[in-house]
Formats: sequence, C-alpha cells, structure tokens
Amino acid sequence: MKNRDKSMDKLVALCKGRGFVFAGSEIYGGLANSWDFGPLGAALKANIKSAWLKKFVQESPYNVGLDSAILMNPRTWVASGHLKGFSDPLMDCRSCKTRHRADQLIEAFDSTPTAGWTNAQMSDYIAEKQIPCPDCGKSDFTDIKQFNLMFKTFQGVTEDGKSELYLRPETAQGIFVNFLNIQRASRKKIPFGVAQVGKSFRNEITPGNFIFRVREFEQMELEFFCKPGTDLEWFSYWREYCRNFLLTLGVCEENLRLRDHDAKELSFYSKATTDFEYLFPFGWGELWGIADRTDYDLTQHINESGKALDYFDPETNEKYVPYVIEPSLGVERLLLALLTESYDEEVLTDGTSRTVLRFHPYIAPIKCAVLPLSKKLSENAAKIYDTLSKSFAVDFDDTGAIGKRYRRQDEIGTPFCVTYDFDSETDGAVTIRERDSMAQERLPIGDVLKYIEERIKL
RNA sequence: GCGGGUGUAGUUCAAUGGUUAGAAUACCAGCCUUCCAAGCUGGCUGUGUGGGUUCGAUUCCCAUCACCCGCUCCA
Repeated sequence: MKNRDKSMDKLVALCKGRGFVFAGSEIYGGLANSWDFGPLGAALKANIKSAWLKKFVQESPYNVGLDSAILMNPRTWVASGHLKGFSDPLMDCRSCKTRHRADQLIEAFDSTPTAGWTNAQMSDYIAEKQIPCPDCGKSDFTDIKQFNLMFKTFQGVTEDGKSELYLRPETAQGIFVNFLNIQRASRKKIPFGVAQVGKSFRNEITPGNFIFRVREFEQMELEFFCKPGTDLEWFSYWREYCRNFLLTLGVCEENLRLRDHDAKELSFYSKATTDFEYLFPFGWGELWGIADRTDYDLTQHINESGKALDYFDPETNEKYVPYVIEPSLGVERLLLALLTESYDEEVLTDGTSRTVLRFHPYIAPIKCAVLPLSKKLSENAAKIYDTLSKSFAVDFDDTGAIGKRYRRQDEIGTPFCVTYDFDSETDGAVTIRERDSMAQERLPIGDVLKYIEERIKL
C-alpha cells in the first residue's frame, strides 16, 4: 500500500523543484486547482500526447485525426444533453448537510407547479412556507445554487444573451458534428475512428488531488464508428488496445484494474462502460473510460440539427446511424500516473541513494544529456549536443562533479548520458551511460545518434 | 458547497510579542576535481495576502487566499 502523504508530497515537490508542474498564478496567491506545466512538464505532456497519437492515429489503420474548436454552436450542448443534464436548482440543508432540488421540495410539499419560476421565487417560497427538509425536518436551507458544470463565456464584445457560449466540456462533440465531413474527406468506410487531443473545461464541484481533477484539462478521445451489432466486439478490441498502450508506457499491471460499470452506474447514453483505474498515491482513481455510446450522440445531432448524419454502406446498400465506441483519457491523469509509476528512490550499494524517474524513453522530457568530464572539454562536447539536438531533446551540463550531474539527470528521467572525457579528444569515442542500470558503454561519437534513436522508440 | 487541519528560503525543518528570523539541503559563481550527490571560498532566496490589537506582530485576533483530510458531487 502506498503512503499517500509522503509519496504525493514528494512528487509535488519534485515537480515544482525540477520544473514539471507549478501552482497556477502563484505570485497572486494562486488560483484554486490550476497548475502550470514547466519546461520539463510541457515536454513530458507533449511526448505523452505524441505517444497517444502515434498509437491511435499513425499506427492504426482505422483512425484519422481531428482538431476541432473549443467554442461550438450552443445547440451542440442542447443535443448532447449537457445543457439540461446538470442544471438543477440545488440547495443544501444547513442542519443535516443533505442536498435537495428546490423544485422537488416545493412540489412534494403542496404540489405547487414551479415551472417558469426563478430561483429567487423558489427560494422565497420555501422560506415563506417553512418547507421542511425531508431528511431532518428542519427548514434551514442555503441559497439555491444552479449547478452547471459548463464554463460560460461570451462571443463578441457585448455581453448579451444572444452571444452566450460555453467552453466545451468534452472534445467528443466536435467529432460527432464533423462525422460526415471527415468520412467524406478521408474516404473512410465504417468501421473507422476519429481521434482528437484538446482542452476541455468543467466546473468540477470537487476538484483536487494535485493535477488529478482540474477544471481545465486536456483530453485524448477516440470516437470509433461501427455498425450496430458489432459494437461490443469493437468495445473489447479497443479496451485491449488501450490496456496494451498503458503497459507499453510502463504502467504495472498490479497498479491497473479494469472495472465494468453495472446497469445502475451506466450513464443514460451508454450501453457498456469500462473504467481503467490506476493506483494513484491517494488511492484508485479513474484514468481511462471506455464507453459504448450506441447511436445516442449522432441521433441527438440528427434530431437537433435536422441534418442527415447516417452512413450509407456501399457494400450492402443500407443506411444506418453508426454506433460509437469512445475511449476517453485525460492527459494530466496519464501524466500523473506515469510520474507515480516512474518515481523511484533507489538505495545504491555504497549506501547513497538516488531519485530516479524511470520513464519510458519515448516520453522522457530529455533523451540525452551531454556531460563533458571537465570544463576544458566543453567546446568539443558541445558539438555532440549540436548534432544530437537536431533529432531529439538534449541537455548540456558542465557544472560540478560528474556524479552529481548523473543524479540530476536521473531525477528528471533522462534515459542516456553521454560523457566526453580527455580520451575522447584523441580516440573520438564517448561513454554512454544508461539511467536504469547505470551501465556504461564506450561508443564512437558518430554512432551515438543511432544508438539513442533506436532506444527511444515506442 | 459544508466541516476540520495546515501555511516560515526551491525543499526539509528550527526559533521568537522586542537587536540583523537560523540550519541542512538545493541553487548560482570561483578554486579544485580524469566517470556516480567529495572538498574549500563566496553568494542568492523566506514568515501566503489584507486588516486589527500593541510602543512593537512571523508569533495574538479577524478576514481572505491556497493546499491537505472527510462529506457531498462528478451528465
């Protein structure tokens, strides 16, 4: 069992100290649950997204990419159900801390229809009639809070209702509304998928746990369109595909569990859902959700927009609305999982210890550090930096003792260090040192690029 | 949103209603150093923010912000 306090605090401290993640707006006292990704965090994040795109677009014969807009026509959210799905007028009982819907309290009390009432009207009515809390019988409620998890904003310079927009709470709808555009343009036949990475925004009621639940986050979503009836087959296919992706990136099986939603837990739109849960320092948390969304979304958009979004199958000459399998993954959550997974404090045989981030080399922010053994060698060592940095991210460090520089690279997860020593001046070879094993190998300078390139593949 | 806790250098931790808030580590510069956190010298950095009480507040009080724990919530 992991010690939440210690391991999480250490991770947060490391992230801040080395430049992975900073608290947002820190000099102004912060902004709740906002985090900025520093130089290494930005690189790590970019590599994680790149890994996902590689597996889900580049290497997949089925899938194509998309980058749709964050701001969408508000009718999108009418169709998706986001607008009405979470806008209940809720109030808390101050006495027993339970939460109730104002309209339901009134209706249950004297059957007064509240349709068209404002929140203030309902609130006043409840106070006036001393409508009791169904749980404790007292009448001591907070003001009504309109819960809408979507961020609102305005398009145009005047803040009137007509230009009111929402920041998307998921990237998926951008895919659904473009379904036919993509299908035509890419000449894809069903089954095929559309993958997209992008920011989403949710006014989460309870954010927290470092970057685990935040209000601004990045999603990597695939919407895979298939023929109705084949959906459960594809559901299994992608579940296994996702699982393999995580294992490839170095996630341990004992820290991963797949949990199927039972009928009661399923969302209204979903036929089957599996959560991939990861054992974070604070406990098990959802990492990746895979849902069989049936034809819900496309049908909703067909109804709301009046446009035909069904697919014509040229082989069977039939028209149908495809079913959708959706694996949806949060970038920050995967980043936190991989940080957690990679973090290691190793005690060496000489009794000293080192902190190592054992990232898969593909996602490591820095692939290689060039370390001249002495500052007198910096000039020639820098030429190696120049060559390697054309192919991948390289660090150059000529300060202090060599051992200290190794440890520093270990701590940020750099898989390889190239040490340029006095012999290098005459024999044209360098020592390459590997992060996990600390093994060293002597290589001609000209072979270093290929050596590393082969070992940082995904 | 409710309840509780915490807030001192980048980090870990001291101290105090009263002179200039210390240490380790980290970081930076220099010397030294021929492959795993060596040593020496020097240096930078802090009482979350705003009020109040007081002759004087980092310390006491209030508010606020942030984080942590629990509850609630998560279409």
